[in-house]
Amino acid sequence: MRIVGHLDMDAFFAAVEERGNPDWRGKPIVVGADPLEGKGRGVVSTANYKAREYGIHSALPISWAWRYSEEARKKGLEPAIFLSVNFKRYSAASKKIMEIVSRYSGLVEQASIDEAYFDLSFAGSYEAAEKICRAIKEEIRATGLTASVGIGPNKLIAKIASDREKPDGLTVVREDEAEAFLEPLPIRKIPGIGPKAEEKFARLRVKTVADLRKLTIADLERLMGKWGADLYRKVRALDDTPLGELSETKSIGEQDTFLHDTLDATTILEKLVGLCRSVFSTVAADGFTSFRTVVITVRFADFETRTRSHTFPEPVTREQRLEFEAMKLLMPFIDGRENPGRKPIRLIGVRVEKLAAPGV
DNA sequence: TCTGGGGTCCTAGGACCC
DNA sequence: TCTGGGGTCCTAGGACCC
Repeated sequence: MRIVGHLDMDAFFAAVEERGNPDWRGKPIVVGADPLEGKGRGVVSTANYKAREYGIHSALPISWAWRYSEEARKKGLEPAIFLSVNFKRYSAASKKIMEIVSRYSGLVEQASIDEAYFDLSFAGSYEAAEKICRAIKEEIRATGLTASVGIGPNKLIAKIASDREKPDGLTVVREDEAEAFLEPLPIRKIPGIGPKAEEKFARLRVKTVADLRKLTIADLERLMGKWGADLYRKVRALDDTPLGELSETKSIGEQDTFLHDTLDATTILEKLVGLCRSVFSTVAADGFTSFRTVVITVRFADFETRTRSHTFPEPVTREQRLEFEAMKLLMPFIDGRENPGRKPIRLIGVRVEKLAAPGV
């Protein structure tokens, strides 16, 4: 019998910060872009549960979060503490969590900085698997953080189950309960169904997993392409995706939003060079020696986003070539050839692909 | 009120080759 | 006048995830 666990840290970035500073205990904490007194341009990365009471949540524009916090303050409530993202700190915390999980299961697949799937088949029963997960949760709690865990017959069910009773939840869904567990859920709960697919299905009056189950494989393939057959199985709680190691890096890139939208060539090219240098050093730091494809991204003030790419016939090993090519690809968006309306630019990005490492 | 930054995967058309 | 079929690579855009 196959049993899979999925662990998902609760409000991870905010929780790590809260743990590190006793003065912040129980206060609303927002990790994300600099709010700049309400003028900041980024979004919220993570809000702790106290901040969520103010309506602040992940992906919310940071300027809105600032406003919500101000409104709360005017009502006599505690204003939110705004913190910038400290990836190193979270990576270190993440590593410790993964070490804990690895002591209980021989097969752990880290799915992101704060999530992991782990095999529990060896436990032999859901009761035994549940005991193991309680022990994992206790050990994590001892580090000052909490996690929510889902247990199911496969990765799909385990993942949806872990989301069920957040925070600090533990949800067990046995194989014979899995279909009934899924049926009432909104289709958006299925990983891979995002806002666009949700809207497309809503137009067909398909809102819940039970609704989705009425569609044939042919329907789903027509609507979703290659992914349709997969989805047909998912809504029936079927998923035989194996647990595995993370796949190797395929691309490395950086992008940055300007404080103010601009068409000033100097400003843009300076930023571009900085991005190229940073990307190039990450390529080396990650153990790659060359790349063949350069992709630049331009986002205009109206949010229209364009990309241009070039693939070299030979591997590129010098930073100068990256800078030169990136400039060549970007120039038409500045000088008007690819931007006839002369729209100001909001963001630029640089990415490299077709990476090669020695011996690969 | 206004939308980050790091990625992966898929699609579709055109070029090119056999 | 009619003009295959399959595979692979490149390019651009888009959906999605955390």
